[in-house]
Amino acid sequence: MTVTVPAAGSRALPHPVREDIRLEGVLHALSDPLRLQIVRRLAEAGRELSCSCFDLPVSKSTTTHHFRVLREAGVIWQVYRGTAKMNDVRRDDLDTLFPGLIDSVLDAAARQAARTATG
Amino acid sequence: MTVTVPAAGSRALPHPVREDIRLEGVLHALSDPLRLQIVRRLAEAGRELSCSCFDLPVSKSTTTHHFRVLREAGVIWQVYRGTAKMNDVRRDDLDTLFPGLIDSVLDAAARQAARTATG
DNA sequence: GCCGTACTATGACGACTATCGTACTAGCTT
DNA sequence: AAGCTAGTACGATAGTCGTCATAGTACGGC
Repeated sequence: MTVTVPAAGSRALPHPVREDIRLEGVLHALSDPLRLQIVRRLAEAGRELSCSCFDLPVSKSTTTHHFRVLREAGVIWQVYRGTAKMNDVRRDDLDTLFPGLIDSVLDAAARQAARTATG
Repeated sequence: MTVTVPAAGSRALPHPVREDIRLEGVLHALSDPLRLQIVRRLAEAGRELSCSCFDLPVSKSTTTHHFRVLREAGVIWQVYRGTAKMNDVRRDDLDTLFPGLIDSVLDAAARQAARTATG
């Protein structure tokens, strides 16, 4: 798979280029409750968030794992800023490839959360 | 999990009731290439199709397995008609729970297929 | 009743997944 | 330089998943 080339000396991370993002991979990445929750919070924030500001009920290494799955599926973009690793939803790429998909999933997740809370 | 009760003497199959359909389960069910293909053909047909009219590149038991995953996730409805087992997308339930989701996924799948074919 | 068609159930197998703990690295702060 | 913070790499483990083959069940037609 083609990936972006890390600049020499930096700590850039490998991401799939837009054309290599697969629908099946995106759906699989979003089918895990924890990862769906991560993407929801990221989308809600509308800006970069560090891994550490998510208080997930799993260990640090498991957290790292889930963020990597999301990055490798093309759902999020990750970049180092000092010791922190910032995360952002790949809105432009995803909306170009699959118009409306992310919005539908986020809306569905919000509805389900509301349903669970009130029901 | 609550399921529909098979009528006595029939061969009705257990389906989750609408309220028990989980977004994560739906996304997971759709994240397999074969299952996504099944749902696409079913949606395209717009009517019930038997399992046997899908010519999937896997064995019969694997085919059965994939249809069951789709049914248990709440994506399709299955009913026996004689020896045939008919399948249909659970449009009403899915569109009520997650408006626009299935359409977005189907549209995304169609775009990806077109991209792959021409690219 | 017997046969064919359509699908299931069971058990197996290899691959992948989610999880963890421990040990480690990179960068900031003092 | 020393220490703290954020995150990684590695190995282990238990569980799930996709696949198959074999043997079996349910229904319709002859």
